Amino acid sequence: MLQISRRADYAVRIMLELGLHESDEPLSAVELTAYAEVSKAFLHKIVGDLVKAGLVVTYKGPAGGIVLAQPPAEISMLDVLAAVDGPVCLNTCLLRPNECPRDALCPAHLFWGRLQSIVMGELAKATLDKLITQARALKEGREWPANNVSYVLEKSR
Amino acid sequence: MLQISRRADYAVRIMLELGLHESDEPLSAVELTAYAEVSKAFLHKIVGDLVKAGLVVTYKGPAGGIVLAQPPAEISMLDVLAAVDGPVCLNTCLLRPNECPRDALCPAHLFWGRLQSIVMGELAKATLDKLITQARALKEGREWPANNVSYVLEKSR
DNA sequence: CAGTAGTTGACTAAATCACTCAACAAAGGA
DNA sequence: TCCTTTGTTGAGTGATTTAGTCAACTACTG
Repeated sequence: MLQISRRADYAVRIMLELGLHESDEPLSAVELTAYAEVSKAFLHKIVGDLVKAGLVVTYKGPAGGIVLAQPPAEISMLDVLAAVDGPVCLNTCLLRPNECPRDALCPAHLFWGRLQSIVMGELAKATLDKLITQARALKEGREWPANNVSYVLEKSR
Repeated sequence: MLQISRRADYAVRIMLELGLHESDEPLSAVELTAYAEVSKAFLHKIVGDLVKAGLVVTYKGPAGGIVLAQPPAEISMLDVLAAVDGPVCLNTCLLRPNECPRDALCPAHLFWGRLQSIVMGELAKATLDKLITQARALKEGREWPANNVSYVLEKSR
């Protein structure tokens, strides 16, 4: 169905909440589970992936918790997705360049490649600081241009 | 991993080959399997979906086979994907508007929605006749601008 | 050293995917 | 009317993935 995984959804929520967290103290997993609506055990799985990707750091012991490892402006949704979902790869034939025997002769191949570069570009442009700004605006009740975007599921014919 | 299904890949190949088929006679499933590199039984499954979606029509009996049901200019990759893979829905919370309780308050939701509309737009723009033109150009050995697009999988840091 | 908090590996139930198989239905020619 | 050719369909299957859970563990702090 061309869908991101639940892990990726949770990961974005987690990163966003960490970015919105003002204090210098780490945010505990317990607080995060409440916001992200995910079980503690599963949250730790996801956080583990984010740690491996260098997106967050964690502290053990009392007053421990989770903190962003980089400034929000340097973290993109592409990083987050790659950390928990693996690389964006619209079609198996795009996994490695020149691996598919059809390759350059296959117009479908070219199409998937082009679409993939567009998706990856959008994901890379979407940095955490932009989402944070947007989140703050939403909280204050301000309108946001992106609100007007319509994503139609059924085809209009 | 954010990937289309094998079915969708095959479906695009099938549609493309049908579009490239010059004659008015239907193309038989046997010929299609050779091109799309898919078993006859599985091909029929996929063709069945395409028939239901009104994208192709089939004829039984000797000299039977498969034909496009619409002019290539009116068939987009979005149609093909929807026929075999179901709707494009990047995140479960986008399945139906206003169903997700987080909805307008959730900046992640807005982000996924925006990305989805971009993806769907690109899929809708990619009509079969464009792919056919491109395929003919590739066969003739002409260069095609889209060839130069790079889709990077690893993040360059 | 007791309590808090994150870490890890093993496990699992359910779903999905990518098919196959086999019986069937329709069309057309001899 | 058969017979052959071709498409149709539903049931089934093995492999893989997903979305978790559980429990034992490690590390830090006071």
